Amino acid sequence: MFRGISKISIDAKGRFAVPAKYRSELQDKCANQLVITVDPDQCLLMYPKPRWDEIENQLMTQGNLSKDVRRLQRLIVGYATDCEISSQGKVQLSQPLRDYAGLDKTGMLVGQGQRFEIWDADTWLKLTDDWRRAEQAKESLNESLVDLQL
Amino acid sequence: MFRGISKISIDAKGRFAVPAKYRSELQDKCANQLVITVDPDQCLLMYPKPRWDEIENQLMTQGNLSKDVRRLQRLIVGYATDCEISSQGKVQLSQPLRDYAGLDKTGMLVGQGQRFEIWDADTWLKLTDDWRRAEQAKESLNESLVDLQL
DNA sequence: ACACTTTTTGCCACTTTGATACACAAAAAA
DNA sequence: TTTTTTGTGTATCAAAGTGGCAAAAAGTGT
Repeated sequence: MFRGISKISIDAKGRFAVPAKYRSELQDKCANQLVITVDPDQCLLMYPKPRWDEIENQLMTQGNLSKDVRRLQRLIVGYATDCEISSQGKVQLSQPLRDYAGLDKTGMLVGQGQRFEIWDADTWLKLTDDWRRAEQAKESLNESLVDLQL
Repeated sequence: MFRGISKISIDAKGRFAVPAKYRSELQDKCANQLVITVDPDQCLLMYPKPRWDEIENQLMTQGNLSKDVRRLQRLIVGYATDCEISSQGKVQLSQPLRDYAGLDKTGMLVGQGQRFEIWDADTWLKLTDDWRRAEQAKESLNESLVDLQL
């Protein structure tokens, strides 16, 4: 399970270093084989290859009659790019992926269980600030969450 | 169960010493393995690892179609960082965590049952002062609390 | 009040990690 | 082919994290 947030800096050619603490787990899980794609929320998703295969399978066996499904398939599968963690621990993000997520010099790599999310740093800070405000302002939580005991 | 409040000082590298009185309990509960994450209220939450695992499990099995759920997952799991109490009894707080809670030189470590909260000292003092004022001003408590016998 | 123990804190040196710059290779465009 | 763009590997330097020690402070008991 991946968790935790790290600031990453993206070099002129679009590479970033995978934080050291995740490298051994990634080595084990997928022999450094990743798939990176886009999320409807302006960020990128980074999966270990085996986990991606499950996702892709789920998506492509949905039938494609619904507009929503076709749209998701086009986005998610369309942008999905195979990547490998280099011997120096770096990952290359293609130009289209960087463009989609508005990634420039600095990003945030956010562990989310079975996958990572990659956000532009500014976008992330603005969003989390909004979320925090929203959570604080709320008198009552969404019903599905009221039983949660943090 | 953790209780009590302690002033902690955070060194230049972001470390603080766990107060001695908690060390044996933490040793027993989690072999010094902690997970620290953020709370929507500008503070950090520090869990013994086994307790964290329960929380994470609850959160990540919620499905991620609802915006509220995704938001919480991103915040709570996204910031969650594994930490270990060093042989000298110190804990390292990563830069993103310190940034989120506005932690600088001194903080407050507040026992809250199954977890600790970590506040920036100034923020804490200001907040508790506000709360005190608010409680005093109030004629009656929220209905859900009337049965409580302090 | 004194001596002694425990805890806290600040400091230093060392190691690991990450950023930058540069040279080179491959592929695409001209 | 030549030129340009895009990606890759490597070396060097800076920053961040780690561990350990020791002085200072706080706490304890006599």
